[in-house]
Amino acid sequence: MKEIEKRLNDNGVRPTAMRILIYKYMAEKEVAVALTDIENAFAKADRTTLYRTLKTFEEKGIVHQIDDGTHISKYALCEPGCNCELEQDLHLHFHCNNCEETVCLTEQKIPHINLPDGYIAEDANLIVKGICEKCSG
Amino acid sequence: MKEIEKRLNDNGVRPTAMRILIYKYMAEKEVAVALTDIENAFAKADRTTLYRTLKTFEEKGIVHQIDDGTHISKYALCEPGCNCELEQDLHLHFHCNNCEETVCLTEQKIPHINLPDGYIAEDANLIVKGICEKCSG
DNA sequence: ATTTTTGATGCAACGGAAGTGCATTTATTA
DNA sequence: TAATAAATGCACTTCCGTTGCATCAAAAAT
Repeated sequence: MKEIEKRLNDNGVRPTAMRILIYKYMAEKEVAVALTDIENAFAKADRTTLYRTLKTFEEKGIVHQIDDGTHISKYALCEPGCNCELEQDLHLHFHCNNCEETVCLTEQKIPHINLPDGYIAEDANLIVKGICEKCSG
Repeated sequence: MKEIEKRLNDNGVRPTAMRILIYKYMAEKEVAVALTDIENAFAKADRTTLYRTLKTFEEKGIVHQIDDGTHISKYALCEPGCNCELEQDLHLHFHCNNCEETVCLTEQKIPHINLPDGYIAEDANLIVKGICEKCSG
């Protein structure tokens, strides 16, 4: 509990009750979550608050946004020391076509790609779709 | 003109006037287009028709859908002989952070990725963001 | 300790994009 | 030409993301 408060403080985010709850929720889920998921989990809270919490977390490097091809933004906690902006830190995301869940595969980095002349890469996003470990087993 | 009709026929799509126009439009654009783009280009036509045309084209393998991280579906014509479903045919897409345009880099294939045990890949989507050839030159 | 200021939360509403049901028109083929 | 199937158009719905403004709680300054 205190670690969460510390993590938020360290990243310049005031550790309010709601924020701690959301952080905790995401830490327990282990899969990327959409705003809707959080909404369902905290039905009493206002959508805007949850929305802005995610945005704040994202800005402050606590979570990173994931675009898994569903056209719904997902978010996952950054690993300690994760620098989502840096190219060498870009890991891939896996979206299960069966359970529809998306996970970070933090060990699998996006390989370097040679682009044609004139193209300058700043960011990359690789999402692999298929059957996840839980569903294939 | 006749080639377009043939292409549509070969893929089991009746070559109506509207469909030929849309195909032509996409062929000329050279960048991936959103439904909105087509809407603006053919203001007289109904959105639903355009929407369903894209869906039909996609089903019949005439275009492939691209998810460039903007949360807006883009579409691009398949190269002749493109098999979007097949893993070895997956090329990457480049999204320019400056002009906001998305292009197919059909020569750059998505490299094979080793996934952790239990994960089965069926599809992949790599989108690289940065500055495109036109904007960097 | 009280005021001032800043930041967090809640409410209401908007906008864009995707999608659907049904009626109507156009094209195919019987 | 009549019957059938496919394409188009209209109206509407839903879902998600987003913003403006009021209110409430917390931190800083006096």
